[in-house]
Amino acid sequence: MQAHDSRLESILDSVEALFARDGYHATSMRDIADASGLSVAGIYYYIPSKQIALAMVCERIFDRLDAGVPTPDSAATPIELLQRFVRSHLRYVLANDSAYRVLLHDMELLEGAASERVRLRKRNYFRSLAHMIARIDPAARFTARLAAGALFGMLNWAPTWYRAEIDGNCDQATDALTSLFLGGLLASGNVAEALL
Amino acid sequence: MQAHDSRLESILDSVEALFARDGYHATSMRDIADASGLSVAGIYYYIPSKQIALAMVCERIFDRLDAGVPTPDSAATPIELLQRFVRSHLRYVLANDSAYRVLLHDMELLEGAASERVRLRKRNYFRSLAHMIARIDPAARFTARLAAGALFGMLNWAPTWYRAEIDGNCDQATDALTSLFLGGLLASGNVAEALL
DNA sequence: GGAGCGCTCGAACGAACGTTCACTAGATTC
DNA sequence: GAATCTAGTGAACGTTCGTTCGAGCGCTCC
Repeated sequence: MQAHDSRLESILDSVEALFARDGYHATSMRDIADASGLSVAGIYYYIPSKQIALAMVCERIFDRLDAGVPTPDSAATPIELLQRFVRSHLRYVLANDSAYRVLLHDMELLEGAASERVRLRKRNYFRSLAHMIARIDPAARFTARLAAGALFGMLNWAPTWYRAEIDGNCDQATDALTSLFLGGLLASGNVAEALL
Repeated sequence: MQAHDSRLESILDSVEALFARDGYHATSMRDIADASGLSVAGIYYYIPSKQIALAMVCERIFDRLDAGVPTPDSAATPIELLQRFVRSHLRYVLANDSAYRVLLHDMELLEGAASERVRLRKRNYFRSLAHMIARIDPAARFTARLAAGALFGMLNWAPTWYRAEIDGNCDQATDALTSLFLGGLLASGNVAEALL
């Protein structure tokens, strides 16, 4: 039972890395078998199908993302909560390149019930950030929906350009992006609009 | 000659739509033939291979993106130039969902010389925005590199959440995102950092 | 009226795909 | 020690893949 589970986890590690590198469709069950040190048929002892392998990998990723969502405690200010969320999210996507790429490229290839389930988790994750933002912005120059979309864009795009040796370590990038976002969110309105 | 070229263009329209909807690997030459009203063999009269079809589609997309990059004229302020760039870019990615999806998902599947060429065009496009930003920010709280990455993230992520009936028309979204970005870029520093 | 050309086709190629099958060596249970 | 279960295998299934080939159109030019 325990041996079975840890073996499954290591297979999913391989699957995640292969899907990230080559994409879902360009990864064959032979590739997965080779990377896992099993025969092709042996893989099917642990995973019923390639589709379900993708579903398992996606669920794992959201398990880890959700674990980073800060729970509102009475001591923390809304801005502190946002800062924690950004730090957790950015750390994950920058440190787990495979997961980021599966999420970006392959998640939408899910079908059926698994697709619905993962899509719901994605929406909930998005909303948890939107709620934090709504609690911050007093003047509400922007809808929380738009602001959350913009912030997620800044964060999820980071892996495409970020390089630690140029842009500083992950926490420095977090601080910069958070400051850029909050500066825009809380700017008194006339600061930017007068210039347009 | 002319008939040949317009036929090729219409085939590339089909290819772009199919790659966008199903992805490069899940699109077969049979699919392309059906969508183009030709036989499979007939497609190869216009396109030497599936790989080159992808390269052609990517080049077309950058032709259109580049056409929207504003040329600096003496009358326009740096902020006006940025505004024009953002408007042009966002209009394109929101109105051309197929192109956006090919760019996001399939461009990286290019191989060989075509890959290098397209990658270079992407980098140049990124740099044209970074240069505009560098000319705006006087205090330089952020590197132009980070600011351009953040802005591109905001814009390129928009197709994943933007819906005209909720978020207003494309120009309204442009104004909101530009204002959010410029507000953060030009914020006096202590506005946001005092809160962290 | 035949030669050449631009364009299109059906048929086929070998290779790779996801999945299933019958089977086995070893451990566990009764 | 017979029966059952776990973990794994090699071989094969039918299908689809990207690509190629030879041939057949309708057209223009000599």
